[in-house]
Amino acid sequence: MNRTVEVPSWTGRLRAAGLRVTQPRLAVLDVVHQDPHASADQVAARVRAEIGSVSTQAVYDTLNTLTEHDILRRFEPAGSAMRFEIATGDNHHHLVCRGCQRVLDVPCAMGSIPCAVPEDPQGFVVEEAEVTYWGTCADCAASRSDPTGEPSAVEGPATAVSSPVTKSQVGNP
Amino acid sequence: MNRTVEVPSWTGRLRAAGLRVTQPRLAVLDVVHQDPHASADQVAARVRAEIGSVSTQAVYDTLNTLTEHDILRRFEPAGSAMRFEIATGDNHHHLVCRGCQRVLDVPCAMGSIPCAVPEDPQGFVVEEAEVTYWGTCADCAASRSDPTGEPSAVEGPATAVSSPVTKSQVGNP
DNA sequence: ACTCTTCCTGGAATCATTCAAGAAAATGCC
DNA sequence: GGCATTTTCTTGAATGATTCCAGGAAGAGT
Repeated sequence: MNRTVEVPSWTGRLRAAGLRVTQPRLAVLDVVHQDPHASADQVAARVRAEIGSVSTQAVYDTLNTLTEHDILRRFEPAGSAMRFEIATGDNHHHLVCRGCQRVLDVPCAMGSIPCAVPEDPQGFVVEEAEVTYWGTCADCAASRSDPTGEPSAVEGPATAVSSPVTKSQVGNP
Repeated sequence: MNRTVEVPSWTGRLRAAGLRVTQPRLAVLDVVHQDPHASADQVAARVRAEIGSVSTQAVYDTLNTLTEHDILRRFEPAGSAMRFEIATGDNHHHLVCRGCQRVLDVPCAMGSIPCAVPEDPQGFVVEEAEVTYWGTCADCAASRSDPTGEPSAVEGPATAVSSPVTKSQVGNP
């Protein structure tokens, strides 16, 4: 994937959703597009770097509005803050690293939405199946088994539950 | 309430995990056993009703300790607080109602853990697959389509994303 | 250009969760 | 059964993500 990523028509998508085209919104879309799975804080920081200054509320409001209009997709791995990505319509899922909180996209094997339906939903109407894979990313696995490498925020054997992730530990700088 | 619910050997499980047997811990286990998917707040309230008084921290500490020792299982649907259930070892998943936040258990169709593995994990070691089904429970569906029935905490058409669930709305009174 | 809707700013509130230090209780040994 | 040790509970406060409120500013269409 080279960086010929010509910016999709954010303006068009906003207009199509009946939303006004504002600089903060364009900047938010741009940031989320370049840096998927970003938290609200990270988005705010990068938007500020891009267009000077925005209030935190503007960012939250924008993120919520765009999410409501299906331009963004929001998800929230347990123990971390909300994260956002461009809503592409594909039904992909997320791999979350217990070591560094990194998130990777994985395409849904089934394709249909919801991609997996329980057998006896007891009258429940299932609209969406959200799958989160928990594990260890390649980097963290390497730095754990290789004592020469610095263990990056990883200290224990990382059992299925022994990860006391604090609400505030939201990934990278 | 008759107390025919003969207590499973909490004492045994605690001892087996090398934990001390204390009244708050027994009470927490009892409450979570009787009322699965309870939030920390709810657990605290019910524990207080049972043994008089416990500090909120004791509850949180207990819940965390028991979770770390695989006696409890913790999960956290996006937009709501942590919820707890007894760790039974079966790999079941959760149906979450967008209307009333109710949680239902559904057995895992696959059986194995992790029950679904992505095709190309890119070096990622998957330890666990967590599936959350989002939808509408029977009650909420009924009260929505039937205008005579009281809409129970439901007001909108509840699209896939248009549910601005506040962090504080954690289910039932 | 003008008006009106919509959005952004700034400050403050809220709620869940955690941290810190001392008091109380449970366990194991004698 | 009593006592020392270790673990756990209490009290009080901090943190951090997210949202609410009210007023002012900037877009869009006419």
